[in-house]
Amino acid sequence: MRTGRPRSFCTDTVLDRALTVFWRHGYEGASIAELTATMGINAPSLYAAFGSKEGLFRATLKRYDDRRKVFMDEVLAATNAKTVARLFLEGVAGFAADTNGRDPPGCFSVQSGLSCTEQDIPEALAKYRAGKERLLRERFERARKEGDLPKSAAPLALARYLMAVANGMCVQASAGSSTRELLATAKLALAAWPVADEAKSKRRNVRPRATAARA
Amino acid sequence: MRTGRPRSFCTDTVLDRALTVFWRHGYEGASIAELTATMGINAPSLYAAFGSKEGLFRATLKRYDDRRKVFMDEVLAATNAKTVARLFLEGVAGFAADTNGRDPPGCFSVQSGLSCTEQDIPEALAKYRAGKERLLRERFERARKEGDLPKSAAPLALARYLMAVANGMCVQASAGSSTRELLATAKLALAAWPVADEAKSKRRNVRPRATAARA
DNA sequence: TCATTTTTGTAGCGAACGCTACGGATGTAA
DNA sequence: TTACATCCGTAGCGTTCGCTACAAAAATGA
Repeated sequence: MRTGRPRSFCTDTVLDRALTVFWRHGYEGASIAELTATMGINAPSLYAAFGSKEGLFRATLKRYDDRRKVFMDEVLAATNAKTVARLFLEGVAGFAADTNGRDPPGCFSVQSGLSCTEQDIPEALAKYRAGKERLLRERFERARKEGDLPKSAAPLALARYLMAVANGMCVQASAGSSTRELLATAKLALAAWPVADEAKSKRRNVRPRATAARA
Repeated sequence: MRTGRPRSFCTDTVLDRALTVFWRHGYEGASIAELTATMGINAPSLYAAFGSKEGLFRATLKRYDDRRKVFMDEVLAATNAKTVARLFLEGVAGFAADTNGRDPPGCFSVQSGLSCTEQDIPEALAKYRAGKERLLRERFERARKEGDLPKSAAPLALARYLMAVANGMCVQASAGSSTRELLATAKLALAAWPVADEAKSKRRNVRPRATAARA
């Protein structure tokens, strides 16, 4: 077994706490003093475990990613593209506004550092968001092959569109929008969703505008 | 005439320069040292003119608002709701990604301080965004009365939806998306736009689909 | 001219920043 | 029990932070 004095804290627990600080104040606004106070450990312990403030941030982002993975897996497992899109936006609307008493409103990956003196932080967050976009895109490529997206649909563009709507909802959530308001936005966003022709015998492959009539 | 030594700088010019610093680094990431260096004035001049870092930021936001007002006026002057929506999203796609060699990518109101230690900053930015949402909503209320939006359409929800898409595009722009990519997103977003039903349109002499063909 | 008013540049204030040296505390291995 | 490895808490490092006191400079009004 590993020798030496054992750690007195649980890594995931302190990361969850650090997450809320970065989330609420942004990377640069989060001071080591507040981080250590909230995490319940002293600065030397923090640096021994995570190396630096940026190291802590990256570990925090990884932790956030892990926590969101369950949600994404559920979303991607839906039986067709439109359901994937709906579950994704409804899910974002839910957890971005409903803090479940623990997280701040909005989305960590949008809020904690879009602009920063250290450029690494916005880049790391962009990479995180790009990962989500990629998952959606690959799912939609599959959907297109399987026929529940029309051949004219562009999986990449659809994934980007969903990410844009989701990130926009997060911006609104950070300013106090309610889940109900965000769900209304999600509903409007999904009205644009392309559906495969109902009868495949019909050889017309145009982007269906039929759903655009809804309000 | 006003006595005393005259100011050696133009307020709008130094605000434009301060704008880029806040934009690139965020409110907390922007140091007085870099601000004064970029603005080309010394700290005492900055504090005499704007009071504090927060005062400077608010003046900068006001300046940004003034610069964007021309664009919003153009958008709102369009002849029907769908054109308003299209011009708005296309405009955002344009200036968020194309920096015209001066501004950083993205949108100042999203980038400079979603999360902050001083809560006033996110609030001020939220108020700015709410103002844009209000302009769109009022325009759509008028459009609904005039008949180029169906009675079933909700002006507020449509305004929020557009703001969400716009803000989401800004997030993507800050991470390096091109104008072309953002325009694709805008196009998808507009596919959801409600149109007045044709019978009513004919009867009221409105042509909601006239411009809808363009991308 | 000279007093008055305001801005300018220099120089530096106290506080908070990210980070770490160090010695005592607490575990394992022999 | 002893030797060793690792972690914890205190205390403080050097730097940068937002901000300002002060006096010279540059305008106006008499």
